[in-house]
Amino acid sequence: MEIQTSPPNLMAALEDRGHRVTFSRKAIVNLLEQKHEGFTAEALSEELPSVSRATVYRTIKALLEAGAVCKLAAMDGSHVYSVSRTGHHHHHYVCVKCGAVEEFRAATVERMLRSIAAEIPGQVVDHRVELYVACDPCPAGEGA
Amino acid sequence: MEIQTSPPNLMAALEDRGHRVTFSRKAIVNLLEQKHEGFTAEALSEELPSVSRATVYRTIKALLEAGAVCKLAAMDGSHVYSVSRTGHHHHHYVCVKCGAVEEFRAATVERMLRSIAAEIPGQVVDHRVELYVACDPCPAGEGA
DNA sequence: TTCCATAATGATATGGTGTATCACTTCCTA
DNA sequence: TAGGAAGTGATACACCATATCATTATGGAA
Repeated sequence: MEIQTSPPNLMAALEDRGHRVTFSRKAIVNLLEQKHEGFTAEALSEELPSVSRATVYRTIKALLEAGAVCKLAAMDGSHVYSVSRTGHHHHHYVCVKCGAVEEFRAATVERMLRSIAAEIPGQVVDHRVELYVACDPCPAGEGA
Repeated sequence: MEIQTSPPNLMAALEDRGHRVTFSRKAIVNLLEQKHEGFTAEALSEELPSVSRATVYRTIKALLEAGAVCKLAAMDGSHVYSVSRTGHHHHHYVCVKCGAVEEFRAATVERMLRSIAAEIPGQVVDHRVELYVACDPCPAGEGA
């Protein structure tokens, strides 16, 4: 398993897709590049009162389409976004206490998928693997 | 990998948790026991015009808490429910064409989880593994 | 079998998350 | 630096799910 944490360049990802550089996008992107936890659109919007809610949602969507952020499912099924730190295929583990999101690539995951794909009828077209952890050390404290 | 398809008894699952047997619940449960595809709460509600939407949602929630149905994520992140056919821990694969949901238990999945758990800091408390497939033969037709 | 406390229901209001609309503003290119 | 396209903000809207609350049905007890 390898963990990469290269600094993301979200604005570049947007520009590559033909999006313009604007004040609102810079504000969003600057905030996100410092974020190591998962975030919700609403929370992000609250952190940026100078940017309208609609623009926050639009920008997250654009970042998703650019592959610069990932949309993952929290343990309760709600959506959490996370800045992608590798350009490669990966999975996530989310701390259920502090919300930290880490990416990982694990050969065993891909091996498992191949092994299952061979056993079920039809073709596997996509998959979702998410782990929920209590990270250690956890900024939210050590209480269970 | 093993696939089990024992006939579920949803009403019993509700009664076991202290819920009463009512006309509405019987209608919902009868419909669900015949369903092999995933379903959304809205769709179920439309299929049962005699039962109020609120009751459909409440009953699905009760079935979830009883472990008789599972809530899974569709490929686009939206929620799909599925009647659980085994009482045991399992994962799902969903046909992206026809919506059929199958459960599977795969030793390789659990092996993978153990292997990853050993490599990441902290404790794995839960996980989610979902496969999206084009099932074969697929009632929705063979076109990709 | 009837009674009755309580669970369940239906109708509707409300909340949360995300998108559509549209007049106005900003960006970038020529 | 001018003009057209892209972006923005405010707000309305859509969708999914839960909360509320007066009314009704259920199932155990008398």
